[in-house]
Amino acid sequence: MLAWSAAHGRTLPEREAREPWRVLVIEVMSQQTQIARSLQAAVTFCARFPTPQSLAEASPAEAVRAWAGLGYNRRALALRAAAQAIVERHAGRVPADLAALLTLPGIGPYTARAIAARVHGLPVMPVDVNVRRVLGRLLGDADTAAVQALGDAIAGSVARDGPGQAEPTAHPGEIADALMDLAALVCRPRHPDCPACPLEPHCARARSVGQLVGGAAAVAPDRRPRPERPRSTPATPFPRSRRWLRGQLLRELRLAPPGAWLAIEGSRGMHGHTAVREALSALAAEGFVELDEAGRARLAEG
DNA sequence: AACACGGGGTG
DNA sequence: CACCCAGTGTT
Repeated sequence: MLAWSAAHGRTLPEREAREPWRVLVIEVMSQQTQIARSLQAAVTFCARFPTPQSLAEASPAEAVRAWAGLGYNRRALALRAAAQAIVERHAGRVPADLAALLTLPGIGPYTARAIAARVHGLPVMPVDVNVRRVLGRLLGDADTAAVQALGDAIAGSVARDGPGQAEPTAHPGEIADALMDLAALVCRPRHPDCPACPLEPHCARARSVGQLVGGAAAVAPDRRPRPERPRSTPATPFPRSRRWLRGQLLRELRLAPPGAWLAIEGSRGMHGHTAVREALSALAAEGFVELDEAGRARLAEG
């Protein structure tokens, strides 16, 4: 894998980040956003909030404004809460062990391991859908726990012993990057290029397909991703979804001068006055906005 | 296990 | 306009 990675792997700018807080911010952003955009956003965000403490001291409004254009705005609040936890429980420094990382708001199994491996060199594997696909195929049929266990075992093994006899050990982050590159370039969702894969001799899927067609030269594409979508109840058109309404309201509130109360009246898209009030109440309950006695709204300053 | 959560990009 | 993307938290 490492030899393949050296020859065919990608060089992505986000992999050069080493500073723990920056890595954390990039990883949280890239949970939901194309890497090019999240990288650009991380530059702006980290200039505004260069340390956990600086974000911990900021208002929800400031965090949400800095999150503009990224979507999944709850992550801005979670990241702020994580920064506060880092300040309170870890003296303002990103914790170095997996269990501590997993307690942070918005940090789940993937992100905790991404930080632990990339920043601290811990022998764990961040398993996203791409790594999940590679290791899942390798094992044949495996549940999430088995895939995670294999991933962590691989990271541990290579970090401890090196990829082979008399070879230097590798950083766990390199193994993760190598698997992600393999997932993107070779072990693709629909048309995996098994003959080009360094893991092919060990792979359960390649073996079963090879048996099926009688050779490794002809590898059939996966028929997998069933697009099966209920035709009878089509997904709600975007402009009328609740997601859209929430995004629209947050967009308006972000645009208002900081601290100013905004009277939000009338309807938005397909949503009547009542739906708008309900959405504002929900946003208030979740900590995005505050409402005054007159029902006016602003991003939460507290 | 199912659902909610948001943007931008593509065809 | 329909559809795609994909980790975390809640129910």
